[in-house]
Amino acid sequence: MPAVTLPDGSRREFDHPVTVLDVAKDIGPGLAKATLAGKVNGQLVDARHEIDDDAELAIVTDRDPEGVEIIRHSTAHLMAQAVKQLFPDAQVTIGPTIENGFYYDFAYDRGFTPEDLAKIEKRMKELAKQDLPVERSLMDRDEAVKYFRDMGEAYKAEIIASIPQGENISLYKQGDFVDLCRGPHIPSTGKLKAFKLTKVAGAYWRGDSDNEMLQRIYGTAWANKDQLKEYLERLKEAERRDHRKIGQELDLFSIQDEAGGGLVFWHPKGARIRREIEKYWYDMHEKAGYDFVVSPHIANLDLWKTSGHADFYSESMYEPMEDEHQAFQLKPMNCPFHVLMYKDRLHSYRDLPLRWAEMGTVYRREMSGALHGLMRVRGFTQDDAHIFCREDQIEAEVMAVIDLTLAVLQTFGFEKFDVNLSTKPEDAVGSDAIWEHATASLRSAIEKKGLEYSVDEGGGAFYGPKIDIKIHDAIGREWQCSTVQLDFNLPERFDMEYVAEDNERRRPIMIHRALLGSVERFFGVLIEHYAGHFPTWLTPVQAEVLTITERQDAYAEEVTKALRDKGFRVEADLRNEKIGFKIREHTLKRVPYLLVLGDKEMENGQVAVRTRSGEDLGVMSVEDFGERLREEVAGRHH
RNA sequence: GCUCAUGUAGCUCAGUCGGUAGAGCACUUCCUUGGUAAGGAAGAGGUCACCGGUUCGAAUCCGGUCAUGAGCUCCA
Repeated sequence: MPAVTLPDGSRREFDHPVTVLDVAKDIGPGLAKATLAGKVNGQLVDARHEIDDDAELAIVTDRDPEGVEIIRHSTAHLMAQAVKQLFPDAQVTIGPTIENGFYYDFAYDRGFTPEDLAKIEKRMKELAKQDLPVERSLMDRDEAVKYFRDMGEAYKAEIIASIPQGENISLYKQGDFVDLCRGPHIPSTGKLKAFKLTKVAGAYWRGDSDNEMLQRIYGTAWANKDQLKEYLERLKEAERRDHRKIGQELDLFSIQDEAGGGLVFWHPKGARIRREIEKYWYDMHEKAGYDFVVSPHIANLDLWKTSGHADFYSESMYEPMEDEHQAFQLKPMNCPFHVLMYKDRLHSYRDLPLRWAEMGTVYRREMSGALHGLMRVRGFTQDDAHIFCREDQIEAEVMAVIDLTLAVLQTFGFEKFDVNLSTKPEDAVGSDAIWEHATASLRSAIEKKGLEYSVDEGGGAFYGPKIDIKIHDAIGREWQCSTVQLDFNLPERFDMEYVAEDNERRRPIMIHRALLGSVERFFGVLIEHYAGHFPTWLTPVQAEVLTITERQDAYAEEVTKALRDKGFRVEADLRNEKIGFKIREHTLKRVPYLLVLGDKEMENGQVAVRTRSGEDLGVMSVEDFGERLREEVAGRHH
């Protein structure tokens, strides 16, 4: 007879087999009502799962992450049921949960429209209200194949047919709808109270672009309506911060149809921000012991054959151009150039490490459908650097790269990082010994920095292990910008060497690293992170001088010049407009400081300072304001 | 590249049944000189993405191309 141990260590004994729900009822009616599923000896099961032996049991409710997962999965089923009722010809395929929600793919001869979605959602709500019990049953595999095939569900039958013969298949039934599913599911559809269908899209059967296109419906589902509301609010906030929208409003950049997709035009205001980013970047690299190099944009195709890119990277490279019987390749990467410069002369072990950095603009072929604002483009500038070092220097160099990376990212207001170490994949170049040593060096570097990290076993590139650092932006989204990659391949291919202490020739280790990744993409992330409210050190216009009448024009020019002479980015708005209008306009342009000049200020040689958040800082002398700006900018406050 | 949607003034968008195009903001000029988030008037501005087809007639219907968006795929 089962004795059930609960997470708090308490035991309950029963003289007959009990279901998860029975145990919940035994504890209390409130819990019974909240029960979605159970976790028996660590295994997720349905609420009606029967326990007939001693077991550890945790009741799963919508307060558990697993409970929300189950809600999402069950909502996918609810949607499939609604779709089958409304569109009997649609065939069901798969419907997994994803972050924040779920999707379900249907085979249907046309796409679903937003009106269809509204209808489906309405039917889902009706079905949820009916509180249909969700019942699990088992069926032999072959029987299940036949069952679904007879129903006209060819895709489901195909999925089941790929399950080994002889296994039992679990089916879930709610009302008139039966679906193949591993489960577990909620006990009845009434538990689904907070969901919304969000979008439709095409998706390939089994994710293979050679297969037929299915109709995918995305939805989101939550434990309760408040969470749903909060999530939808987050989506709206992301939309408000969209860098494409803010980029246009603030006149920062554009992408021109006539020039082609994925090619970025930096307008004066955007270019000012970029210059500030770059100035800071050069400054930090100089302090960290880097040298700067500059390489060309095209090079003989043979170089890319030597590097191997012409072979394994050709899909991302533009076609070479011919000239005087030579083929030239537009560069998709900077690394081979730095290698050539290294090889230009013989290096001693005393020279190493060499740290060569370059803001290198590269061009890569991207499928038109993959382009996205500044985040995914065809031409971009990598804040690239290559470190050539000895094997015994790897750890110290990587630690220094991590320090530099975190310092730079923190300056831009990123506080939370996810570090990931990727190890040797199946197909790789280089000996096991060097992989082991290098991976251990990376691991040790991360650990000595006291960073938490995850490991992606086999996730490294074929040429070496790597560390990726993800940042969390102001609304909690993750972006991967920084990467540190070891490379055993290029030094080999280019036969790079240095002369060691014992006068032997040795192969240097090459470390690729980028902190921002792509300047374009990083700029896009920054726009969204700050929602366009760039900190004063970065912002294109730090202060706008606003006159109340034209009597102050000369004084305004004087104030503007005085601040510009101190190195600040200041502009004057002398237009024949009312002060309220000017304030509105420059506030919307997110200028940090508005300097209002009327007769009073002019007489006393002062400025009246208002911030973009609407705060009135009162009147002060031009010198005092300049000092305030200087401090804020020098500290790169965010 | 694939599926679906979209493409009209610098921007945001309307445009009925196929009958040759409209609003607000921005821009120019004039009036107004106004003290902390939109003062008023007038004017200018469009090869309706591009190419082709149907039609007496196309922003509108059809086909293609390009671009953008969402997703898929890809992402050293």
